[in-house]
Amino acid sequence: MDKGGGGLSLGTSSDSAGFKTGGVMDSFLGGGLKQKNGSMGSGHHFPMSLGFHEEPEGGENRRVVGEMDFFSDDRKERARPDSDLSVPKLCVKEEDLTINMGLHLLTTNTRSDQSTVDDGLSPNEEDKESKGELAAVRAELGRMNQENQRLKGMLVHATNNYNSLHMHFITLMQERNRRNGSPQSHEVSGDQMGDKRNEHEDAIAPRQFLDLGPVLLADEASHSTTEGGSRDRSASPPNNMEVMPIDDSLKKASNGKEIVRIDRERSDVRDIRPTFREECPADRGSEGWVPNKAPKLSPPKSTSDQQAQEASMRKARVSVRARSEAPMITDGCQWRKYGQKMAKGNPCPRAYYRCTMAAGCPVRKQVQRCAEDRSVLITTYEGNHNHPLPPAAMAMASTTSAAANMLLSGSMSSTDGLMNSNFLARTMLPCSSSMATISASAPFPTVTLDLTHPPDAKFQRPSTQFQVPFPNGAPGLGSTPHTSLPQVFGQTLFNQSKFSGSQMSAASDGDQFSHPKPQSLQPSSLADTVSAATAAITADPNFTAALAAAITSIIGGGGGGGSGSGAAQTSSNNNNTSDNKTGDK
DNA sequence: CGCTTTTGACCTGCGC
DNA sequence: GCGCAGGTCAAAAGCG
Repeated sequence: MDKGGGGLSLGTSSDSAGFKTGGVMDSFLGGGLKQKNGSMGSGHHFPMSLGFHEEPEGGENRRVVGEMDFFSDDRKERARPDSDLSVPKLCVKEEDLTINMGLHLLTTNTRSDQSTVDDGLSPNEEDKESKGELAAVRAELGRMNQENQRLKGMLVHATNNYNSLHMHFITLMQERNRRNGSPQSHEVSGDQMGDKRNEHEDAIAPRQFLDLGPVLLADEASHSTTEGGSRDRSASPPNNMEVMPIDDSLKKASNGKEIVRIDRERSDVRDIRPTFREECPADRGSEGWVPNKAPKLSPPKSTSDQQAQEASMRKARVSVRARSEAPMITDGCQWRKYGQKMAKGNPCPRAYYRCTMAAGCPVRKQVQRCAEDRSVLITTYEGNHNHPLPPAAMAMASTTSAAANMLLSGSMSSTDGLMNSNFLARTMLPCSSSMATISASAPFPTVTLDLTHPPDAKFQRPSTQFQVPFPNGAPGLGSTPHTSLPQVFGQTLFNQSKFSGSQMSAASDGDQFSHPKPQSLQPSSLADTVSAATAAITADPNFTAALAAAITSIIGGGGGGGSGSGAAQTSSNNNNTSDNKTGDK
């Protein structure tokens, strides 16, 4: 297995790891992630995401077949008992979809490396067959390389769009501050601007992403390494980290808050999010999870502004509504239940979970079924992870962090916050204005992603500039004209649920997808997606993480991108758990 | 035995 | 101040 990111293994005899290539969506949010302990999430595995799986060492199955597995499937878990989170693999199950895309050629490629095969063929026939297969594999490789280049180009394009928008936003903010004469709002000093420009310049590089995944504080990073817990590629040595001012209007920088940038030469990952330093004392790793109560968290010397910001950071939430019969959606993280309560107005109990992937991780989530529709699972995330995340968990964490950051920036400047929130809502899920809402009336600023509705028809022809235009007729991409990133993400979330098959159909603009049917898979759409996955994996085994980072860099790093129209989707009835008040047990 | 879940009690914020 | 509701704690129970 090529852990170092060497790309798609074509199954040479020396590579016995069984590198599978498959659905691009498979594992974005937990695909292949085996719950190590406890029952939280185990048994309900919805591998519809962009992460990577690892094939057990010495796996025999070298098939490279398209598979989009939208539903809980314990068989896959059992088949990969040793799944690790750090090694890329996209699983594609043949029997479900019978999507081939020509990649079957790769499934038997080991033959060409075997000197003797007891298949009843004569040596000459065998040789001819092997040569033919080898040629086919080479041709396929060439095509994949082309696709790789094309994807890179698209990524550059998306990044450039983001950069230009971000710069425009900063310029507008500076201009506005100059007019208002506000000394403290979003004022960017020259040095800071220089840093930001460098950031932008760096981000133009094809593989540069503003990763909104796990937060890595400098001291925490050192802890993670000294504790021998280098769980992930993100846990780079401290000397590869660079403390720099935070992006969020750089206000926090003046307050001593810092972020960590991970040297891209090492990990291609950078984090520009605000941290939860106040929430996570330096020594929390030794004492486990630290209660997230405001009174206990108030730093003695912080200013009132800081406290307000920190409170906002704690309270910012992202609520995801998705149809699922499972008790909890699998998002790639490990959770531990610490409470359950009956909420007012909802006969279904609300469960409280906290992240257990690292000691002291402040992230929590609430899971509750919708009172109106029991099939809708409402998952509310709060906080940022302070530890490396597996690629499978990166997407959700990134998105929630990005959304939270939007809200945080909104809490600092109400007008900007509204702009950012609107931007977020429309950027993340432009397919439907009703799918992402910002709750202004809730006790906590909350973004609600409603993934229970089919996308609007207009989204079949997306027009926002934040969509990555997968080219028509691209090799391996079939005819997928526009698999936008926000759409991908929305579907990713949605397809974690058992009823998610319908949503997937929106990836294609075919008329047959106008009326999605639950649990019905559309071959062409899936083929497109799988093809995209194939191309992606060919380009870079870290494609998943990179793509997730790119999405979130667009969403969160943009910081509201100048699209502050008044089309706010504020909602006081977003089914947010914080809206409900009910009797105790 | 260690870990997780369950569940009653407790704490906090908010409205009246 | 009181009651209500949300959120969390922590002991007990369950499980492998």
